[in-house]
Amino acid sequence: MFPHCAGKSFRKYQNQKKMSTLPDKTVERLSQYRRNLLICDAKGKEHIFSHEIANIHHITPVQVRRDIMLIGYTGTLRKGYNVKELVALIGEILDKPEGQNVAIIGAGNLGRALMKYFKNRREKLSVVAAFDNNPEKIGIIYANVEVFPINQLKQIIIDKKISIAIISVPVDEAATITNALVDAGIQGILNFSPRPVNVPEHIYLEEYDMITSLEKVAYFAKNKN
Amino acid sequence: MFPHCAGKSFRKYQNQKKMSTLPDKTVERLSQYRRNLLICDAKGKEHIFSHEIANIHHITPVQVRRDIMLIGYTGTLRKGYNVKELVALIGEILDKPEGQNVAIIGAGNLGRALMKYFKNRREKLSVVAAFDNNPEKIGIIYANVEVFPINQLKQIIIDKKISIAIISVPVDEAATITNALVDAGIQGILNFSPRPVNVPEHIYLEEYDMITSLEKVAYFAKNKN
DNA sequence: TTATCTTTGTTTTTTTAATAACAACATAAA
DNA sequence: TTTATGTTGTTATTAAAAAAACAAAGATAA
Repeated sequence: MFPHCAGKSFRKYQNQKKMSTLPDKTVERLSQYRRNLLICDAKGKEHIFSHEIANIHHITPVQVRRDIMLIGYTGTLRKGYNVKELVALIGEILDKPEGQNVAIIGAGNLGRALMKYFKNRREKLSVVAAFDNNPEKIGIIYANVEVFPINQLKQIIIDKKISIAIISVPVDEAATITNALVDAGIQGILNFSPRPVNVPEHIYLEEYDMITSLEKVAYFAKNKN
Repeated sequence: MFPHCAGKSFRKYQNQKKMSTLPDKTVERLSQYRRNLLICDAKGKEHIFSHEIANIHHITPVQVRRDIMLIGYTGTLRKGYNVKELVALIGEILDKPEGQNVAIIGAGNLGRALMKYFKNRREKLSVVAAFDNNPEKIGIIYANVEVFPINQLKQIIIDKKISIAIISVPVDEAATITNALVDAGIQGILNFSPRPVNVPEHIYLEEYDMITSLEKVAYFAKNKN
């Protein structure tokens, strides 16, 4: 085509591999790399070495280079990686071009913390609704997010094209809420309630249990030295 | 020059060597088993099979049996595991006999959610103080936990024999707080702020980043087929 | 020029975690 | 009694993740 123009950026995309095979842990790290790369970028840093990224995240430079290799990006010898380019490529991998909408179920302390947390965080990932069964909370707007009653769950999920839900309800309600979310056609669930929930095979489920994390810290802290 | 970004020099990569023979993931699962075993016990169930535990946690019975083997417990053929005995043994493994005290740093929405979450949850793991730098919050008691000013951090950690801290402060304060915690002689830290913090080798650090979890769900939800 | 140093990109090896396989054995049924 | 069934405990195998090893190449200095 334009062989004389086929420089580095051309090669970059030749190396690109199928992204559907990206390992779990690599996806997690890419998300974290991006967040800190954006801070570096905001401070005017143009290039970054693998060992700098590694230091921020307490991992080895090899791990960083391997992750970056997996998404097919190529840095410059002696200069490292171009921060803006790397951020853009991670975005191509992680984000859906048309964006994804998120609902938070349960507007208690955890739910409100999540709303504040995610406010304006990602352009392609927006919290567009919250749900609660406490009548006093209905209609209130936290961090730009309106709280709706749970009986409108399905309708609003469909209307607002919500594909991802975060469960932050008391543990006894988690199972019922999950069924409602499945029924409403949700595609991914992040469950913060401490009891595991059941979803059909086609829905992606991620569970995180704070109590377990604390007990794990307690165990390893007591067994150190 | 770029104070946030990592320096150029290589630093020693801390090789988190485990002092215990129990695998990381097994510790996590034991914590979860116990929680659900306690519910079973409360319902009067005396024995439980590995496949029942497995169903609750969406894992295989083999995994359950293997974990239980690792802590040296033995069930009964045809009857399964004695619930009370298993709970007691997991307690011996995970808990410190004299108990461990916990502080929550940051009494915002997340901090308050954590206080409610952990209230009366474990006999051997008690949240005994919270800290915040907002004068209006000082002295307030959430979920039985008093909020102290951050400048009393070290004194109260020592006085109340606190060995574990949960960081739930805004991201920019996390590094300072971490240094204060290290200085106060903390043994384990659970960091919920989205930026990794640095601690010396002898302190156990666990980090959890909600934004990463959400982006991971978004990635795998969009790539599911 | 040549040698040296630094950093990337990729392959190989090691470690950790999960799954599969199966012997042993208690109980129930034939 | 003998056979079938279901469950545990353990070993063997596979898969996933991390770390190590090292070639290649650009920059710098002698």
